[in-house]
Amino acid sequence: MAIPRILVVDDDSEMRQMMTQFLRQNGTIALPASSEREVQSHLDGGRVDLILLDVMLGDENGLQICRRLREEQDVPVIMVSALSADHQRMAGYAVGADDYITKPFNPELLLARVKAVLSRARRSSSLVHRRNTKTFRFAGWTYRAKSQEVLSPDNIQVALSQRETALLQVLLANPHIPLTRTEIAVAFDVTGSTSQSTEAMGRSIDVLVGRLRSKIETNPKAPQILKTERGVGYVFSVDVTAEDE
Amino acid sequence: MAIPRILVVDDDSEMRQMMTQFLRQNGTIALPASSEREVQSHLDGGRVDLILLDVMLGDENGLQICRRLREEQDVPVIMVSALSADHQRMAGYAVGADDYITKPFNPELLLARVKAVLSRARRSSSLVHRRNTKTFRFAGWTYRAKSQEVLSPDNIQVALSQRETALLQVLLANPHIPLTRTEIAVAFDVTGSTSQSTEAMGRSIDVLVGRLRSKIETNPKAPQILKTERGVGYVFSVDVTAEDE
DNA sequence: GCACCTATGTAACAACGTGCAACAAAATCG
DNA sequence: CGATTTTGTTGCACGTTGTTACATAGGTGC
Repeated sequence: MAIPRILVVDDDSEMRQMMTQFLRQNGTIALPASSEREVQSHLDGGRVDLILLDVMLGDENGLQICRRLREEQDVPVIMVSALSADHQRMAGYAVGADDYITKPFNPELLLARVKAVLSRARRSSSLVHRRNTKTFRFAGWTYRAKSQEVLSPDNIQVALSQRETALLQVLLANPHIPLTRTEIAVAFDVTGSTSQSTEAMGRSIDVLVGRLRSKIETNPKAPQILKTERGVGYVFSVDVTAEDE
Repeated sequence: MAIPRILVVDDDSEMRQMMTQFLRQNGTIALPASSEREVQSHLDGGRVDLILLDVMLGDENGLQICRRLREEQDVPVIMVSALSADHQRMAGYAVGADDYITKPFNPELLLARVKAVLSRARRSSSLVHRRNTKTFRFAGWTYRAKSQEVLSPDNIQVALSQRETALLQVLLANPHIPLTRTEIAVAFDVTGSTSQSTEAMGRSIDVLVGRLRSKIETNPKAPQILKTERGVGYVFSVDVTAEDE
């Protein structure tokens, strides 16, 4: 592979500079950025192999950015944050981050984890790094991330609400992996800092699942796509492919 | 099958049991192991989606095992260790681990990181991944693993519950071999592991067997397929053939 | 044969998880 | 502002799973 290109996203200029400098001294191309807009322009402009993403970016939220990135493409993301509580870490993983590193960190260790993520991405390089993967297909259905529209196998357009779209995105990012209600809720509540108790969230996820099923399942009574894992949660149990627009 | 299979490698039986139990309670198949030999036999024997590998394994070294694994295969590895110094973590990443978790850890966080690694692996190789949707035939009956349905000799569809399906799968995997109630229970992971006396688990298996019989036996009073081995357990006493879909 | 004991079959029940309709609250839009 | 859509909550129905009590089958010793 060519020299890895790493996007360093942090609004603290000192931290940003330290990371870019260190990464450059260790054989990578480090590209600084401090806002989602800059991230997008880099993604549009050229190849990016990895994103180091700060969680607290001024008024922007790194977790939300990560979730949006996941919806569009498959570029590896390592969250970097001073928030070290377990539920905050879990929120990072829930939105699809590949790793979560807390500040302050040992630069050498950061480098090791960067290489680990790059290594895995490289080992399965066939489909990774595809740019502009904004259309998902599953079981004959099509989901266009940009317009947040769903097309049935008959090409009939189905409108999803915001919550239903968010649920579908989480599921599409984790096909064949059973997700607990808590994990789904955490992925939604990206602002974080919520409790992680199962009881506190009530049955809203169940109802939401039912609503999504009524729109995408041929027979909601016997779901083929979004299946229930009794005592655990729910699974998106069909294959998902991501394609270019 | 869609459920992720995770190999839990630790020589501390208590820790191993805790991890396997927790993973099983969260929708994965957890396979315990305590030595490199056992790891190899699992890798030879069936699909493994992820390995949780303790660093200190008696006289064996988890790092070396991980390195050897990397030379041969591409299975994701998460190192688990009480060694938390930076250079020890870096050693883990250096031998190709995908993540490095230090003991003691929050099980929920472990689960989040397990799923993060699984998610990336799945996304990267979605096409390589093939479902083994096998079809079993026995005594005129057909069992389709994917839909968890059985078709009677008359091609009448019969729906099985989760537990009944699990029982049938265990039986289909062990035709003509008498299984004790404990063995069946362990296969379900009713309790997590061994220490269950026959009395402690009650009669749930008996009742379950009865329920399955009522669905697949022509005359449940005189079972021809799922026979009782008095004082021992139960036997699936007809031949089984398995085909790929 | 009989009495006796133990293992198993199973109906009835309880505990629990989930689907869903109906309602309430909140957000959105004109 | 009211109208409409979306989202969360609640109660109930229903299926699944484990427990219990009792009936029955199989075995043993007499």
